[in-house]
Amino acid sequence: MTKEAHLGRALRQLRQQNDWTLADVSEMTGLSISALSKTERNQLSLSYDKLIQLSQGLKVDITTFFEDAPGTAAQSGNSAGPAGRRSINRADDGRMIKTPNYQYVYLSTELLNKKFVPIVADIKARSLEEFGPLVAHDGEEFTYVLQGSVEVHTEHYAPAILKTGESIYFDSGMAHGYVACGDQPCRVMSVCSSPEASLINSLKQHFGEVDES
Amino acid sequence: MTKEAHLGRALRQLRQQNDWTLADVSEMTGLSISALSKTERNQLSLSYDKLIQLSQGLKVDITTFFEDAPGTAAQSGNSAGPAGRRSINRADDGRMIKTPNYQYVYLSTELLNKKFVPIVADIKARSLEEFGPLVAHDGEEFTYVLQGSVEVHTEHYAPAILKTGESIYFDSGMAHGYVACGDQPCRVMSVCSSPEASLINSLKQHFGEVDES
DNA sequence: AAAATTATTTTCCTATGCGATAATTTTTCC
DNA sequence: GGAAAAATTATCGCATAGGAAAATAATTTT
Repeated sequence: MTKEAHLGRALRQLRQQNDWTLADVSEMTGLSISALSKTERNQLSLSYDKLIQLSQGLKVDITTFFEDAPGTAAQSGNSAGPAGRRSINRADDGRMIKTPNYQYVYLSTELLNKKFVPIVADIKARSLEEFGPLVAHDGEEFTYVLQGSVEVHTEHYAPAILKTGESIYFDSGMAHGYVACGDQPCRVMSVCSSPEASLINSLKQHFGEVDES
Repeated sequence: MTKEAHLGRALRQLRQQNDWTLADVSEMTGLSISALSKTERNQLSLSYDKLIQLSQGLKVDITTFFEDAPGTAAQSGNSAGPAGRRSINRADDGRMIKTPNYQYVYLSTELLNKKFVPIVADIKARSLEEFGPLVAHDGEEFTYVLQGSVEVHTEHYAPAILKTGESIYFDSGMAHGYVACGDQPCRVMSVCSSPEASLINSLKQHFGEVDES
C-alpha cells in the first residue's frame, strides 16, 4: 500500500482529462481494472514493470508519475531524418576523405540529418608520434575492427589494442586516436553521433585543408 | 519478477561506479540488501514506493532507472551517457539474444543511455517465408555486411542484395527484415538509434519470449 | 422513476515483493 | 595458499501487489 500519493493523483487526472474509463485504461495498458482503481486511490504501489506498462500504454513519459519531473517532455517526432527512405552503399560508394592518419569513406551521405554517421576508415598512422595530438569531438563514437588490429588511445585510459572483430564505444568528447598495429592493412567501421558536417569541420580544423575526392 | 532488465543494469552500474556495496546502498536507501541484490539481477520488480526511496536515497533522478521513453534519444547534452568513459568488447563479450531469425550480440551493454546501439548479428533465416512478417521499430538503422551476403527486405522498396563490405542506412520505422543468401554463414554489424530496451522489447513482442544468455 | 446499462469499488485469492538470516562466493591479509 | 573478513546470493516467511469476479454506485433509457 502506497505512502506516496502522487501516482494516484497523476493517473486519475490523466484519465479524467482524456475521458477514459478504467476499462479504457485497462484495455490500453493491459493492467486490470481493479489494480488501476486501487492505484488511483493510493491503495496499491505499482511495481516497476507495471509502471512501464502503464506509461507505455498511455503513451506518456514515465516522469508524469513522479513528483520531481524536471520538465522532460522531449517528444519524439523531431526533424528531417530519412523518413521512409533508405540508402545503399556499394563497393566504392561514399565520400572519401584523406588525412595523414586515416582514409575515410563516409557512407550514406545523400541522407541528411541522420541520427548517427557511419564511416569506414583505413588507419594509416603506425605510431603515436606519427599520429600527432589526439582529437576530440562532440558526441559518442563506436568502432568495430574489420581487418588488422588497432591501438586505441584515449585521454583518460591506457591505450587498448583491438583485434579483428572487437569493438569499442566511448564518449568522443575525450580526445582519442587510432594507430595501426603491425604492418598489415587495418580497417575499421566507425559510427559517430555528431553531425557529419561538424565531424568534417573538425578534420579541417586539425589538418588544415583536406583531400577529398 | 521482472521482465524489464533496465532497472537491474542501471542500479548495478550506478553502484559499481561509485564503489558502493549492497550494504552501502541499503544504508542510503533503507531498502534491504536482499531486495537490492534481487533487483540488480532482475529477480524483483520494485514497487513505486521503493523506486522513489531508491532514487532519493542515492540522490539520482528517477529517470536513471527508466530507459528513456519515446523522445530523448538523439539529443545532444542530455543526462547519463558514457561521459568520459569507454567500453571495450572482446571476442565473446556482449548480451546474446537468439530468435528464430537472428542471433544477436548487443555490444557495450554496460553503457546505458547510448546515443545509438551497436549489434553484431548472425542471420539465420534463408527465405522470406521462413522469416515471417517484417518488423519495424522507431528510429534509424544502419547495417554493414561483415560476412556472406544478405537480402534486405523493406516495406517500400524492392529487396536489395548486399555483399560483404556493403551497407545500408534506412528509416527503421519502415518494416524490414534480413534474409541470408546462399548457404555460407552470414554476419552483419548493425547500429540502431532507438534505445536498447525498446529494441529488445519489440523482439519479445514479436516472438513471445526470447532466448537470452 | 424503475429498469437496464455502464462505471467504480470491494472481496477473495494467488503470485510476487521484500525483509531477516543462512549459505555461498569473493576478497583480503597473514 | 589457507584462514578470516567482506560481499553477494539463496532460502524462508509474512505482507503486499494485482487479477477475476461479485457488489455497489452512477448514468442512461424507456
